[in-house]
Amino acid sequence: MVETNVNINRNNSEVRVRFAPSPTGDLHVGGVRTALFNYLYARHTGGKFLLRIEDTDRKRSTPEAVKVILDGLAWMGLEPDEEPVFQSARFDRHIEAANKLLEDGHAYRCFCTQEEIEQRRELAGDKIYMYDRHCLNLTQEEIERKLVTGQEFAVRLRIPQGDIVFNDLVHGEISVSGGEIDDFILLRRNGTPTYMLAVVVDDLDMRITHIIRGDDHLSNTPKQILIYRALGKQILEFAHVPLILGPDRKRLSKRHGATSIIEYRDFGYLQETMINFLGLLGWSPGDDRDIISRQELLDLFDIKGIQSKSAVFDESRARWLNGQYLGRSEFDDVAAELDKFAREASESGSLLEMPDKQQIKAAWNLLRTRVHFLKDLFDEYRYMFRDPDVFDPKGVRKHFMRDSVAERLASLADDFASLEPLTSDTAEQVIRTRAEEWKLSAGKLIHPVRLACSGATGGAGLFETLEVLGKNSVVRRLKHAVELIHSETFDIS
RNA sequence: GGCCCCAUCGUCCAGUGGUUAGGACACAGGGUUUUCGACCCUGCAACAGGAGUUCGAUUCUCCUUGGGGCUACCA
Repeated sequence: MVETNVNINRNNSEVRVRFAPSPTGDLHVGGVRTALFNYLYARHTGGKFLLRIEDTDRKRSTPEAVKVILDGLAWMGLEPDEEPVFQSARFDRHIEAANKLLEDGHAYRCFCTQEEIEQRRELAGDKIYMYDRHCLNLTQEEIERKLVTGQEFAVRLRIPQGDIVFNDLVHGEISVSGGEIDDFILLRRNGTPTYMLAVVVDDLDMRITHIIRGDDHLSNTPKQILIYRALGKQILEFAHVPLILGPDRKRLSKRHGATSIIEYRDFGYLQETMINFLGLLGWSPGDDRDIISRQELLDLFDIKGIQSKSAVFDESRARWLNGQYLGRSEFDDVAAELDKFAREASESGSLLEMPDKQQIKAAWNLLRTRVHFLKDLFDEYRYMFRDPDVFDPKGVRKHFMRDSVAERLASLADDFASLEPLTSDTAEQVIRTRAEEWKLSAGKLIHPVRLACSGATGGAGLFETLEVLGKNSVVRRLKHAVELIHSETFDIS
């Protein structure tokens, strides 16, 4: 028999969902996607998106990690609709629930020490060890005696007979036979609640309606259902989202490189990119679109569209997507961020000096469709802001190591110097006129000039590039290239 | 090991009881006679395997294989 989910019976109830990370490290992209799905579902249905910090493990939880979560969500624009709930502040409620279960006979005190359990587990050898209910069989007198002598105890749930069947919104009907679950711990010997108890009590208290969370909790769900039952409550709706995998199909983790959302931000990913990318990783509106806005996501999101298989995080696809958004970004949209990367580049010495805003804007407008990350403008295209210090060896061989190249570049330098002003048009005129005069194809001049001015063999249109570089830079770079060619100092190995 | 989940191009995402199985990333080739990691075009490339149901299965069922998850007094 499939358990009745609470929402079926509840009318005019607003949707309440929560993202419930534990503050033990980074906020990684898998978590962010879970948060995003929760957020989208809440927004789509006009419900509430809540945040709960699962810090019942006092040893592993840190305030720094809490801040990381808050910062990450804020950057993604996924702020909760109500104040975050800290699980550690709700211990009294958890203990209250445990006591109620004790009173009702759904739970019992276990005086076994961890060492004893460990011994029995080793004794079991290959066989799976499940708690042997040693303490369930204690007589009332034995229990009293232990309590009087102040023996510490944990509280275990008394698992009832019977299979557990429930409906998952993404996986469908899930069933587990009752014998698979042992009497797990609700309250530790030190009196703190375990995750299993706390999650149920808090979801109930927070009036959560839908639990949208990672697939890794699927196997725990039957245990939680047992707690709901013991508490006399109806279960909630469950939607277990498959995990995000690394390229090796293992659960995404640090060894796959960047996993923290903050790392992606600092690397230069746009918020829109991450929303789009994560929104379409494991979910789709049913068509084959690749680009989707936050608003469209809000309008279209539903749990039905969640994929039941796990997805690999494809870095190159994310990179491409970021390039798509960058290509569509106006300077003003990214000016502040560009400024930040420019500052970093100049402080690290790779830019020599901080470029002014007009320079950055001109370079941006010229190159925005070609960059994948904002910082590309200051490393791959740093020649826009400083004279090139390295020259592409293949380009040198092809465009510099030829007869008369130096002489021609020298003449062109003079031509450009006399230009007033040097614009894309006037520069082109000079090149084409000279090409004709020297009986050369324009390319024979264009390539060496590009190499001299940028050190590279590719890039935006040359004439536009020259205009943005400005007359002084162009002339200086050409002359410098002439010297280099004459001195044959190129390293073309 | 036990239990649970999953299975369409290398990757992401569509799709239908009958389709030339579609789009995108990546990759390869060509074009743009100003280049290029930018743009345009083309190509490459998948229904894991085996039974069953059916007139017909990629689609429904089962098994196998493979992958993932859980199996704590972690969450």
